[in-house]
Amino acid sequence: MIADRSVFDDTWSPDHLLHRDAAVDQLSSAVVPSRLQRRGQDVLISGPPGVGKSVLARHTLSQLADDAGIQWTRVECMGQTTAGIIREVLAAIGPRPARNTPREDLALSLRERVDEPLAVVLDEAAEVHDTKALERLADVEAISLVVVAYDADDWLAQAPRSIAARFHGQRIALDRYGVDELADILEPRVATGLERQVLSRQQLERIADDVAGVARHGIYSVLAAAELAVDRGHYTVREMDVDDAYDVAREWMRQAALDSLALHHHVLYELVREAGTISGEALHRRYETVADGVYQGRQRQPLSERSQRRKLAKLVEYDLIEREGASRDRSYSVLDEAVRSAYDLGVAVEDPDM
DNA sequence: TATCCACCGGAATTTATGGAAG
DNA sequence: CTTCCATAAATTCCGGTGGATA
Repeated sequence: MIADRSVFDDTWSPDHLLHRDAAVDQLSSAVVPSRLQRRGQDVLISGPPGVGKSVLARHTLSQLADDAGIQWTRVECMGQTTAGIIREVLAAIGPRPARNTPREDLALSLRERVDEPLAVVLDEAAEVHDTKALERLADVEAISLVVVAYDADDWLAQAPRSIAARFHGQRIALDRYGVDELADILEPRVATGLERQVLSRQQLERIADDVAGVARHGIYSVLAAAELAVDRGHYTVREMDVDDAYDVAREWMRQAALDSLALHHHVLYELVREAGTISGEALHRRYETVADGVYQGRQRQPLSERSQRRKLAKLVEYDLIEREGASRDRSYSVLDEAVRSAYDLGVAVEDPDM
């Protein structure tokens, strides 16, 4: 049933981006420097999660790299520091700079070494505002910026005025796909990733509708439906397989997020999951009691309460747990009980009355 | 209602780690 | 090898906040 799983990866992109022609054209003509300019124009790509902002940038720029020799690189800004972002850009055009190179030296060598036009894609760029990276990159004459953010106005409002002005007239707003559009996008993946005819066009349209035009969720749901069908011994994907696919797909997305985090996050996540819903206060107490056992024989040491709250904030940001109330009213709960830590933490309650 | 107390999260500070220079 | 100094992670400090208590 499943012929090629890689087709469903985030990094896979088809030969031609469907229903994004206008966006591809606009981005292409902006990024290519004209004869008079030292760099391409800056572009701001905005839109809700899962509609293909990053895919648009990656697809268009790698095509321009092939066709027009455009130099480009992409930087994931989430959780990055100023130095981290600049170091990524430097690594893309030459040797990776030493980890302890001073911030200012990094900015300096960036100005020296980028001597031909370079397009820098800043992904998840909301986070870039916590740093000075934007100013440093904007300082380099040959660098043009392709910013990927959720809300264009919000992002521009937080950017320094001189930099916001550079995006004037160069904005691409992507919206959720329509049902037909998203079904069109799923179709080639079914054609190459699955064996023939196991999923009908009607089923694709139904999936497209149910995921409300969010491409990533739709793509994972197709794979999940096929997997469920295999498990259940079906020869083709049935309605019941599709019914159950959405939750599985969402679970995969969350599981991947949890897997990418460190031990501390896993300990806290498991404590919340085991409790169902737990107050901030009780969570700190539980952590205190289990900490000795859990960290026994591991590299890491238990965290202070403040640091625990930092890790919890990260778990919320990653859509793994939910946080309600302020101050002493605070409570936490997990969003999907089926998502579990791969660590063997032995965090389970010994005393059910607690 | 007034007051108290413990949690929350921002900011400042300390600690851990590792590459480079002497 | 030792010293120096950079970043990132963790801790300390503290004013703000809201439930609990009288």
